[in-house]
Amino acid sequence: MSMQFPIPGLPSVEAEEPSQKRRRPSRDELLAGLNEPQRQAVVHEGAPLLVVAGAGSGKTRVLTRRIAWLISERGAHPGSILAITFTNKAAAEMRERVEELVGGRARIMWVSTFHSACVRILRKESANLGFKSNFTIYDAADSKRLMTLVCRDLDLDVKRFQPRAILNWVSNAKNELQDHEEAAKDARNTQEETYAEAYRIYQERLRQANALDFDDLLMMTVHLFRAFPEVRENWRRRFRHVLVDEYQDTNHAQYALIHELCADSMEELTTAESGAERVPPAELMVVGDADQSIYAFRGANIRNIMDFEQDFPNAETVLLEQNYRSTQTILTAANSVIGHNEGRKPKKLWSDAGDGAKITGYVGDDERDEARFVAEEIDRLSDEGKARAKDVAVFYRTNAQSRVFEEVFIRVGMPYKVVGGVRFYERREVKDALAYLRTIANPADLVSLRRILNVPKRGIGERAEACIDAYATRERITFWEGLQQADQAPGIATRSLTMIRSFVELIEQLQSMVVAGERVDVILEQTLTRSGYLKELEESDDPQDETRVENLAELVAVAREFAEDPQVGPSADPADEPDPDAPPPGLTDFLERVALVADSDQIPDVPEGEDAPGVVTMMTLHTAKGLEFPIVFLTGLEDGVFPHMRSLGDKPELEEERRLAYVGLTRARERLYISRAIVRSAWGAPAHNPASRFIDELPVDLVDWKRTAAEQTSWTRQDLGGSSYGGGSLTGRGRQQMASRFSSASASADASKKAMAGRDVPSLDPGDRVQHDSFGLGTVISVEGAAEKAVASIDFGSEGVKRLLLRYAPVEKL
DNA sequence: ACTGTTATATTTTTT
DNA sequence: ATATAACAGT
Repeated sequence: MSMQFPIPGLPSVEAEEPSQKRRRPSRDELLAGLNEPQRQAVVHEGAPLLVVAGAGSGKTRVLTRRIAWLISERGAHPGSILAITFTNKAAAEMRERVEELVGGRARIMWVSTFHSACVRILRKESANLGFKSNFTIYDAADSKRLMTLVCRDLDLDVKRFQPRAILNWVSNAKNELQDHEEAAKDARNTQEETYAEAYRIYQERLRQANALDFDDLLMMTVHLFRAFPEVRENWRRRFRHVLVDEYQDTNHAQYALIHELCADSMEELTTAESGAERVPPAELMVVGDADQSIYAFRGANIRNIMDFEQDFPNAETVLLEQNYRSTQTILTAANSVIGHNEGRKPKKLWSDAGDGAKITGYVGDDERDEARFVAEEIDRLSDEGKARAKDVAVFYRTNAQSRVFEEVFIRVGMPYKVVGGVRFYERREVKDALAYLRTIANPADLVSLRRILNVPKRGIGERAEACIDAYATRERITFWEGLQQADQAPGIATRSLTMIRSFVELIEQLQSMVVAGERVDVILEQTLTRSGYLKELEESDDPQDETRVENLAELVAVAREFAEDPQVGPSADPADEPDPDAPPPGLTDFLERVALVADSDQIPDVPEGEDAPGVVTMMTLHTAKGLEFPIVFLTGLEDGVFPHMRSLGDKPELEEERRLAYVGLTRARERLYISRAIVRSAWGAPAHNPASRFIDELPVDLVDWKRTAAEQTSWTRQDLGGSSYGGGSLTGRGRQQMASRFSSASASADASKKAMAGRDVPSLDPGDRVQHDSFGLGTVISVEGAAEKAVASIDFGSEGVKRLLLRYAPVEKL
């Protein structure tokens, strides 16, 4: 089959890869080992296709084979393929697998996350939108910092207007593709009007900084396509085949993007006058599983997958129900849990792998005991030759839960690796270093510039900063330009001026290295040395700073790797023809790469077939999506932990938690463990948690309980001596915790409040009138939970109904 | 301008 | 319990 349209701007495949073999796999090879629905999905032509892919049903295989099929059998140009994955790692893997099938020409496909794809498009089209192509990408922390500045500008009461909350609101608006004006129109009360105003200023500041936040990447791209039909037509002409993985986790902006590229919309009929030839829609295939939608909290809309057939008329659906991953026992358990969600399309995952082992359950005294059980069990499995450390994953609901496991694993010498959590790129020293690089690449980037202005301390204090700020605002120039002309600014001390001059000179020198085409790693090293940043850390006697130096060395290593081979790695784009305006694969590309890494991108590749036992992998359930392990420990199965407390009162949220449980359960191939703790300390205070409702949703006969609640230590006074507590080697801290646990578990609610929280948690009943520091007068509607976990729904009249955690909320009973 | 103290929020989940 | 922010003191 030949291409219907010429594709402008695509490099010639042959010219690009003279040395690469142009592999041409046989049809049989491409279809080998596929079941019937899988085969259908691979060879499908024409209408939009939805592949409903249950957990472990081989969807990655379908995606890669289909891409190979498109190239090899249907003559599609690799450059005309756009495949969207959820993480960069998944993208790299997919590219690699397709390459194995059809050879190096596959490298010029676009396989990336939504965000990376948008960045690439925006870098090319930035002129249309009025910013420079070297724009900086702000992560959550940067955005928060900027929003904090905005709040200060607006003189907002930070108690009532928390930057986080505003940012959430703005993020939602952006996901719905609303700019600040539309968002302002939709504002329903004065608070939201203020939010919209903050949105306006925030956006203005972003523009001044030549920066975009995560949500902008998506929204701007859609706006670009809508505002410039001819630009959109160009991209439509380029991408003839679009494939989207994890479609159930797309938000409205992502949906709209796909729609712009792939839908044969009515609007299109009327754009004929633009002169552009109408481009027929690209062939679209989306893959997903509504039961694995777990990102509603960041705007994902499960409706996108449920309504696919309505959104894309003529769409066809293929169901993949055979599971190739897990034992039937595991699947039955997962099916049983997810079956408790309402309004889902029934799906019956099955496996012919046999029943396998029963699920093992364990109820620990506390989270430490639970962790000890996990460690011992892994030890036992490896002694018996049933598994190695690298076959095992430990999942939990929140990052904070990793701590106990780390402590226990360190003590018993179990090697492990935590994925996510305090991410490498979020560590202070790494962020500082990156802020330097970002300032060098884009000195308009205010957040980065201010971050490093006086780090390390160089005598440019608050006062000097304020003077420059005032001067820059007055002269309508950027803060950086203000620094460059510091001698013009009134009110600056001579001493500060000298310091500013040398800072400006430092940055300018480093910039000249970029212009000279110096390598990223060299620039980074020079930055750290010349700024004195490294020296300060090395001379410090804080033991933490030693690790910081190591982390920076690690960052330099990452940069070196990138400089030597920018092709490998998530956001490399070999399809891009060299752009004469932009510096060679350099600073901007490097910064983009590190800005868009996902947690799961950090998972180390396990060399297959190696004898080494490797390490146990620990991560949150969210990070676990898309992965699989022979042995899985699903921990912290307690109401309030998992399902998370904040979801308990809300059905849709609870159903999302249940989907999360489904995701967790279906990661296991052979053996599944579930565990919980009777008592768990959070926020320094112990809490007595009931079993997770998800445990009750498992078929009883599938779980073999190694230890149950009935076998727990009974909490009587003499037990506090510690004799029942394992080795009896309690630390002073442990003793204290036990003492307070006692009071939490058996003392009256009133006494326990005072004893552990040291703060009055008002005991409220429905109907009570209360006073809140910022919401004013309210009436209690309902109260859930007790003591320090009590959550009350309170009607504040014009302020709306709020759900407040009484332990923190500044409410007073009247 | 810097340092050390104390008060306060922080914990869902993430591109 | 820990991390950051605000504050006061040198």
